[in-house]
Amino acid sequence: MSSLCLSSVLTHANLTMYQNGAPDVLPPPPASLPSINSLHISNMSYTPSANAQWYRDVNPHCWTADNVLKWISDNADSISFDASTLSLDYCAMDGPALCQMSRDDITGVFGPQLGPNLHHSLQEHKAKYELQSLSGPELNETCRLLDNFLDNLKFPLLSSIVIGQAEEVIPKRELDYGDDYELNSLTMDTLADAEYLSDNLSDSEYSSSSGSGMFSSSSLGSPESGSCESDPEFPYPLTSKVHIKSEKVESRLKRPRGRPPKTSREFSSTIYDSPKKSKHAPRGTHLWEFIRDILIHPEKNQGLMKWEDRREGVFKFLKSEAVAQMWGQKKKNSSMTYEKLSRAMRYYYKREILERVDGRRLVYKFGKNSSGWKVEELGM
DNA sequence: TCTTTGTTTCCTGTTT
DNA sequence: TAAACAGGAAACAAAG
Repeated sequence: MSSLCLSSVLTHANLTMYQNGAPDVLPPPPASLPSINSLHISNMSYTPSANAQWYRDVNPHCWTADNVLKWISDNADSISFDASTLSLDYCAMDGPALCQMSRDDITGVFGPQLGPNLHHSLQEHKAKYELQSLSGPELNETCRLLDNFLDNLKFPLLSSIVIGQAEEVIPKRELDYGDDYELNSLTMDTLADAEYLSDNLSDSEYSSSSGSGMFSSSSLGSPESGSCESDPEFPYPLTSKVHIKSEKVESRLKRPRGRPPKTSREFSSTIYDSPKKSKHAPRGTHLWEFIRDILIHPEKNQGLMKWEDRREGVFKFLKSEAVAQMWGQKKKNSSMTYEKLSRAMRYYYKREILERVDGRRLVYKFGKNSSGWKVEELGM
């Protein structure tokens, strides 16, 4: 069977699931499973929404063989692994069987290249469901926010973010975010992964990968950059920079100053894309608060930002584009960049929420009209 | 419904 | 030379 056939089978399964709501267990796979030689699936037939990894919404223990197959193919795709070397026999297992396998088992079956990747991914899915069974809706919302953020990045390693793993669920601080984000239970090693990745990707690799979400396995490196300097920021696929760049090349037409008005199409798509958007955004969703909250959870921000002078409120962006992407994710704006974020930051100077720090790149200081970051305030 | 506020987007120019 | 900074201008959307 061709890869297109397998792809269409999976697409059909996706559509069925989305039309009927997401059942915990999908119908059993068709009697004649495709040859694993065709496992290298093209994602071309998926629309972005249909391409969503729906098995993420199902506990791995409940995965069917079909689910497992799709999961394997997605992971293989994500690292450009040639699945033709695999035997279908190994992929015809269901979730419970898969969950029984150790890391060594998986590596033994799927090889040193794909195996660890699969094991890592499986652990995430398992952890996610274990976590969800232990925590309340707030954390689930955080999981979704981060999941969405990472999904949108389309970096394979980013999907390995570990939420709440090995972390106690810290009681909410006195800070009243009234919001849908909370950094308490997040670890972000993977953001560092992405940064590391970007350092190893040329522009062409980047642009080609942004479409398919594929990377050569050689690009997957250790996240231990160790560097605390921000330096080469990684270009996120969804960031509009690439688009802007090509636009500049294509046409040198001068645009009018200011923000372009939304077209009717943009307007309607905004409405339909975010049906849950509440009319009244909760308080505590300001950019400076978002930044502050990253900073006051140093054990969680994993190198996104750091304090330069904790007492004085001086801080530095280490992974500026990553922070901007997180901010964009929070505001449901996939085209957020550090450039835009920093413009908003500069508006805080006038209001004395931030103070200028001259001569130092990516360094800002909280001003007298900011709050909630001081050691005394936090009772540290 | 109007106004205000807090961004967001895009731009040009400057500094590092 | 590129990245970051600075700030004007205009648009947008939530909140009051």
